[in-house]
Amino acid sequence: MPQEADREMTENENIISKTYEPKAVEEKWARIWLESGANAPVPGTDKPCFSMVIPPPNITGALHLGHALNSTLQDILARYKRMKGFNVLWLPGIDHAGIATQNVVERQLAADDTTRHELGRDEFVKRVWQWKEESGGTIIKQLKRLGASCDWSRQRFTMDEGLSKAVREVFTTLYKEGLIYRGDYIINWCPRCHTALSDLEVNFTETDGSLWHMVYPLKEPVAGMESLTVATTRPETMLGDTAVAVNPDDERYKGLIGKHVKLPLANRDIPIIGDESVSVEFGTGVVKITPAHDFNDFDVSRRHNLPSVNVMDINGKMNEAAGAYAGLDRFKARKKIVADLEELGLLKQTDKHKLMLGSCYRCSTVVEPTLSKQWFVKVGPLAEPAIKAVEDGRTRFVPKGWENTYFDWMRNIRDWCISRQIWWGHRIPAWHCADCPHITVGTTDPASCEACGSKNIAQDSDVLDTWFSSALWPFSTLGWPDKTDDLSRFYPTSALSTSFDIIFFWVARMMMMGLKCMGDVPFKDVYIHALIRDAEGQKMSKSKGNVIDPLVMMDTYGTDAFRFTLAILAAQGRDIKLAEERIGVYRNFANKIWNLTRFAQMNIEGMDPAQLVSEPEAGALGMADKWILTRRSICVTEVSEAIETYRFDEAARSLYRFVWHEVCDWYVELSKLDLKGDNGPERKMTSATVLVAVLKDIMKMLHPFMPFITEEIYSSLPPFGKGESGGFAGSLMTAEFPQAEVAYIEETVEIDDAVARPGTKTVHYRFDAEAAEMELVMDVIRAVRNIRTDMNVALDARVECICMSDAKTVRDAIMRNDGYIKLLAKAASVSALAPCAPPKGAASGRASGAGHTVEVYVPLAGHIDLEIEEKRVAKELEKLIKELDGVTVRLANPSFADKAPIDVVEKERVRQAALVEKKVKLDEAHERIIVLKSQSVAKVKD
RNA sequence: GGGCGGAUAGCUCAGUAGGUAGAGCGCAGCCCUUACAAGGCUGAUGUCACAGGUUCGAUCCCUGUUCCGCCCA
Repeated sequence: MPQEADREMTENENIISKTYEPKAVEEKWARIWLESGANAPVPGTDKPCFSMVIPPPNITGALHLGHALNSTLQDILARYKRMKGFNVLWLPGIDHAGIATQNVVERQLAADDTTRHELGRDEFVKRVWQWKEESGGTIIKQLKRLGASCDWSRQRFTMDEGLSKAVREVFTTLYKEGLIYRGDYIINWCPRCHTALSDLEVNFTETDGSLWHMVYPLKEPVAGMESLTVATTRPETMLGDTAVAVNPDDERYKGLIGKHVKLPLANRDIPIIGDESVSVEFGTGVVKITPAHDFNDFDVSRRHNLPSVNVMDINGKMNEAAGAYAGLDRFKARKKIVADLEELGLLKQTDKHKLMLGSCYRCSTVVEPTLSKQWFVKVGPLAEPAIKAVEDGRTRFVPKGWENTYFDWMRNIRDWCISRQIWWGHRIPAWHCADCPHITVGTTDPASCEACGSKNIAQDSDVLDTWFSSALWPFSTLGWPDKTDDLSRFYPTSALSTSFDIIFFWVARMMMMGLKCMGDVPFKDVYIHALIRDAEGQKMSKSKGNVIDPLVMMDTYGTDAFRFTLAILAAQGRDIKLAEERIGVYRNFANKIWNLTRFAQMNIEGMDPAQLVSEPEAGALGMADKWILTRRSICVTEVSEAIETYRFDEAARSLYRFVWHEVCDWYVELSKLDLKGDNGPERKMTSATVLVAVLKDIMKMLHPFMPFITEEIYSSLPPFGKGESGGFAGSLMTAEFPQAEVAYIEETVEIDDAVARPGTKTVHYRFDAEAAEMELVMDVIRAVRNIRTDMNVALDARVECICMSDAKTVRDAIMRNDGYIKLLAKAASVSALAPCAPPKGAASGRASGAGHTVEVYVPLAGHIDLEIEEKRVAKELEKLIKELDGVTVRLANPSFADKAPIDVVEKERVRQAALVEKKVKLDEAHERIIVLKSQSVAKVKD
C-alpha cells in the first residue's frame, strides 16, 4: 500500500504507523540506554549480584554470527537478571590478538614498502597502538548496535595498564613457584609469523603425501644384512637424524640394536636404537629419529640421550648444518634430497600416504616442529584443581556433555608454550644477565641482576601468548591484583557463555588461573552455545561464500527480529542451521506485535490512562479476560524457567505462541465487541485494562529478546503518553520482570534466586477452571468453523449452532459464552441441549475441553451436500475406530490391567468409554445421512 | 585409532519421569473481515534411520548396524 494512504488511515497522531520501522527506533533507544547509565551495576546496594565477562573478541575482528549469537544470549541473561532485581555487571572488552594484530600492521608496513625491522621495536609497537586507536573499536560499535547492554564504562583491553600488571604478577608468581620455566624443547614454529605456537594454535588437516623408503647402509654388515630401510614422510629432515629406531620386539631387527648406520648425504654414523614407540606395522618397521624436527623423535631422544641437530632456520630454510643443502627452502630441499638419494640408488620405493599436516592457525603456513628455547607453563599442578572444581560441581557446564571434553583435555594436557617471538604483546618480565646465568624475574623492572648485581642485564625479547592474558580475564578485568570492591562483589562471575571451540584455549585456562590466583573458580556456569552453520549445514566461511553478515541482517530485518531468530534457534546441544528466510519470519513477528499495539491504541483512545493502568477488578473480568490472564501467568512461568536454565529457544517459543496464537488469534478477537463498547462501558473499560496489562507484560517478557521494539511500544502505552516517550523513566531496562501467581509484594522477599522489588504491587490472576471453560468454548467455535469450511458455507452466512452435552455445567458454560460463539463462528443462534435426536440435515462436529465432550450440530437445511458430509463422517469414523481398537486391545490384555499403574488403566477405561459413546453418535449420524441420501435419490427418481 | 552428538511431517527443528507424536516454514482451499496480506480462517502429510532386547506397552531405556557431523590423537 502506498505510504500516502497509510498516513491517511493513521490520521490520529497518537496511533503508531502501520508497519514497524526498526531503524529510527533502534538508534533512539541505543542512545537512551547509553546515556542512562542503567547498564552499569548500582554501587553500594545489598541486591544480589549477577556478573558475566564477555569473551573478549579479537581486536582485529568484525562482528560475525558467532559473536552475534553469543552476545544476544548474554544480553538476554543480563537484561532478564536486571529485571529480576539483580545488580548486574556484564563486563565488555577486547583482546590484543598478538599474532593476528602484528600481521595486520605488518601488511600495512609492507604496503608502505617497509618492515617492522626497519622501523625498530619501539616504533613498531607505537604503530600498533596507533592502529588500535583508529580501527580497534569496530566490533565494540557493532555490539552496541546489537543492543548489548554491557557496562561500557568498565570496558577493558588485555594490553591495558591494569591487565598488564596482572599478567606480570601472575608470571612472576608462577615463575617463583617453578610453574613457569624456560628450556630447550620442541615446539611448533611458524616460519612465516616467526614465532613459536602452542599446541592449540596448530590446525591439523589430512593431506596427501608420500612415504619414502630410504636406504641407510649399515656401518658393518650383520648376519648378511647390509642396510636398513627407513620409511619417512619428511626426507629433508634426514640431515638432522641422530639415530634410527626399531621396536625392540621386532624379530627382524632385534639383533641390530646397538649397531650403527651410515647416514647418507651427511657422512655421519648414527646408532640403531630400540624403542617401544616404534610401530612394527608402520612402513618398514624402521624409523629415522630427528629430535630437532619431530615431537615423537624428541621424546625418543630424551629417553635415549641422543643429541639433536637443527637443520633449519627461522624461515624454514635449510641451515649450515644441512651442508650442501644449506639455503634451500625445506620443500625444495625435500625434492633435491629425494632426487639425490634416487641417484645414489638409496631410494627403494615411494608410497602414497595420507598424513595429518599441521598449519599455523593465523596464516596457514605449514608449521615446523623445531627445537627451541622457550618459556612454558607447567600445567599439571594447575590442571588438577581445575578438574576437581568441575567434578565437584563448583563449575557446571551447560549442556553437561561438554564436561567430558574438558576432562579429556585436562587429563592429557601437555605443558603450555607461552613465549612468542613477536613484538606486540606483554613482554616477558625476565632479565638475562650478561655476567652470570641468572634470570631476574619480577613485578618491577630490575636495575641489576638479582644474583651477581651486574647492571649488564637485558629483558627477554619475547612476548607472552595472548591467551595467557585472556586466562586472567575474569579477575584482571575486575581490578586484580588490587583488592577492589568489584572483585569482592563480582568474582566468581555467575556465568560464562562461549563457543565449544575455545573450551581448551580459554575456558580451561581461565579455570586454572582463576583457581590459582583467586582460590576460586572464575564462573559458576559455563554455557556452551551452538555453532551457526548455513541452511545446508555447512560451516560458514569466506572462501565458500556462504557467510551471513549479521550487520546486513540487522539492516534488512531489524535487530530485534535478528536477535529473536538467534534465540529461538539456540536449542541446547545442536548446531544452528540458519536460513535467511527464517529471520523474515521473526520480522513478521515484530510487525505482529507492532500491530497488536496499534489495535490496542485504537481501542483505548480517549480513555482515562489512570484507570487503564489500575489493576482489573477480579469480579468484573469476563471469561476471555480470565482465560488470557491465566495464559499470561503460565507464559511467565515458562519463560522464566527457560531462561534460568539457559533454554533460550523454549523461552522464545513460549513467547511467540502466547503473543501470536493466544493474544492475537484469540483474545483480541474474543474481546472485540467489549472493546468496541457494544457491551457497555464497564465491559469496555475492563477489557481495555486487561489488554493494556497483558500488552505491558508481553513487552516486559519480550524485552530481553527484543529490546528495541519493546521499549518503543512500552513507552507509548499508558501511563506514558507519546509525548513523554523520549525519557528513560519508563524504560523496561529497569522495569520488573513479571512474576506468575504472586499476589502482593510489600517488601523485598526472595523468590527462588530472584528478588522482587520492594513496594511494587503486582497481581497476576490465575483462573484455571474458567480458562478450561473458555477453551471448551473456543473448541466449539473451531468445530463450527470447521463445518463451515468443509460444507462451503458462504462467508457472511449466519448459521445455527446446536450443542449437546449431558453435563449441565457444560450446557451452562456454553450459554454463558454464546456471545463469543456468535461473534467468532458467525452463528445466528446458539443453543445447548441435553442429548436428543439431532436436527435434520445438520452437519456434525465435536468439541472438547474442561474434561467434557460436546456434540456440535450446524443445521444446513437445503445447503448440505450429503456426499461431502457422508465422506466427512465416514472418514472421522474410520479414525475413531482405529483409536478405539487400539484402546480395546490394550485393555483386553490381562497383563496390562495387572501391571500397568492404576491411574493409567483407569485413564484408558475412561477413554474407551468416551470413544464408544462418540462412536455411537457418529454411527447415528452416518445412518441419518444414508437415509437422507436414499430419500433424495428416491426423490430424484420420482 | 579414541571420544562426543545427530537421524521425528516436503524443509528446519521441538518433544516424551516409557502410556492418543507437536511447532514454524512450505503446500492446498477460501478470504484484501477497519490492528496486521509482513495478515485471517480451514485442511492434508509421519512404519519417530535399521535390526534385536527389556517391558503389559518402546519414538523414548539397553545392545548392535548403517549413514551424517564434530572433537582429539
